[in-house]
Amino acid sequence: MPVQLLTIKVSKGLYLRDPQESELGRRIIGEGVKLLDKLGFEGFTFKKLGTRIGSPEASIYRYFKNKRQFLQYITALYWGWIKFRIDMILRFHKGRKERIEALLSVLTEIGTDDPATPFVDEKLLCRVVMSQSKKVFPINKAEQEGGCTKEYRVLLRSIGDIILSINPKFKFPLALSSTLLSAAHEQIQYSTHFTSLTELKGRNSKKMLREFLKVLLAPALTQAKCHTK
Amino acid sequence: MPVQLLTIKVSKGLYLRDPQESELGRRIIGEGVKLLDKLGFEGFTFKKLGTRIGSPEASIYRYFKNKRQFLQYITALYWGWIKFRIDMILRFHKGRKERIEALLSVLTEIGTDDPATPFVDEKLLCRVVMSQSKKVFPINKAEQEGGCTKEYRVLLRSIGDIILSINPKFKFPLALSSTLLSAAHEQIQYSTHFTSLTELKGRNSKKMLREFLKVLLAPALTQAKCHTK
DNA sequence: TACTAAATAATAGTAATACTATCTTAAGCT
DNA sequence: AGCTTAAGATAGTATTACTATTATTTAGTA
Repeated sequence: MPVQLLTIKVSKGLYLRDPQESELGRRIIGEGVKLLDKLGFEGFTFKKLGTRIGSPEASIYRYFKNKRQFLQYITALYWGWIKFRIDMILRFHKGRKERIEALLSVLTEIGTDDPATPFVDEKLLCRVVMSQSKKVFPINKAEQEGGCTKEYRVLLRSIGDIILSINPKFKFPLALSSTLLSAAHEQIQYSTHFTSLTELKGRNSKKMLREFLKVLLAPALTQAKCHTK
Repeated sequence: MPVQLLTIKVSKGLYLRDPQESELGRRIIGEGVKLLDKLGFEGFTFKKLGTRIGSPEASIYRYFKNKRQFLQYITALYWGWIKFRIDMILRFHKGRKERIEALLSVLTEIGTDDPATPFVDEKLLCRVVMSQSKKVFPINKAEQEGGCTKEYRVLLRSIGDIILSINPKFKFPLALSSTLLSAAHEQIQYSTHFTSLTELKGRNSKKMLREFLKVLLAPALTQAKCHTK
């Protein structure tokens, strides 16, 4: 029996053959992410990826029906990965304040590579998802419930539950979760590539991001003790 | 002299010939937005657009060098359009509280068509930008400063200035502006297409969105009088 | 050892895409 | 009438996004 690698479960509709189960599949993911990061979704082709990994494009088509599905897959993988990190960290942080700090840590540390998943570079994966993931949100209704929203929804619920565990009366846990998540990704992207779009840049950018996210979280945590008026 | 239509200025690098200056150009924008909404960026081609407006694709290539640039153009147009609305409404609202309410109104009403711009349907435009705009954020450094970030940056500054006019000590006006803007778009999209991802849905979704955005804004406005601890 | 099944490699082929080029016609101005 | 510019008409090309077929390798098993 071979060493069991850490795998992240992804909905069945997002692949034809599970790429995490074979060497070729893992190479497709690993190198595919690199190539997507380099070329962007438009420039990326299975042909180029095939050349890169020394396999014909037809082999890749056996794993994913097209490159759209491929991007959906790695996006789902990414959300699953973040949820995994949140679940892990929550296992060791039971106190209310502790949980908030832990959540903030995960959010500020997205986009840092983790050696636990050897076949994919999370830093690149995060970059790709940040810049490309919107391309993947289903357009037509057929794709809508079937596809890649599932792992995103599950992630939002995890974060929402943390928020509720601090303040059970807060009315918008899901909305706040997606806002936090988007804001974290957006600000990280801006801080590295579009510095004129944010104050969170330079040496202290991570610290400031954490502070900023805490500000966003604040009203949800203060149990309506504090009013603007 | 013909009637002057309302036009929104867009950076020169985002087109070859200014499409707002000719009938054909305006048709390209108007119908192009409809087609993009219908087909998504991948399915959209100048050929199909040409067929739709009864012109050869070569004519469209005289306005935009490729469809990527076209999407950049309409995204910039959209940001410019929102900034215009914000500037308009601020002209008539000078008080601090009033300004906040006005800003919230604009943010909750994005995605509503405005008859002031006859050649483009803002509702569709908003939808297209929501779902496609990330495809357009420049990947390489060459595009970065030249392109479509400009109108976005200008918009962020406008919103940031409002925030600062309420609370000059707030440290992250730009970051909060982009977060508000993204959150508004994201939640509107979820409330119509992915209702399992948000609480802001159903009959009262606009009202709730406004409330939610106000919650996000709150800490910025309370002049640090109110602490979590 | 041979037999079978599955995954992959190797190769070919096709309709559509994303352009570029050129040439003609029409519209507007002086 | 002559000039300029925008637009129409048409053609062509390399690449893309696939599909199909056949051959080869690999692994399990009778």
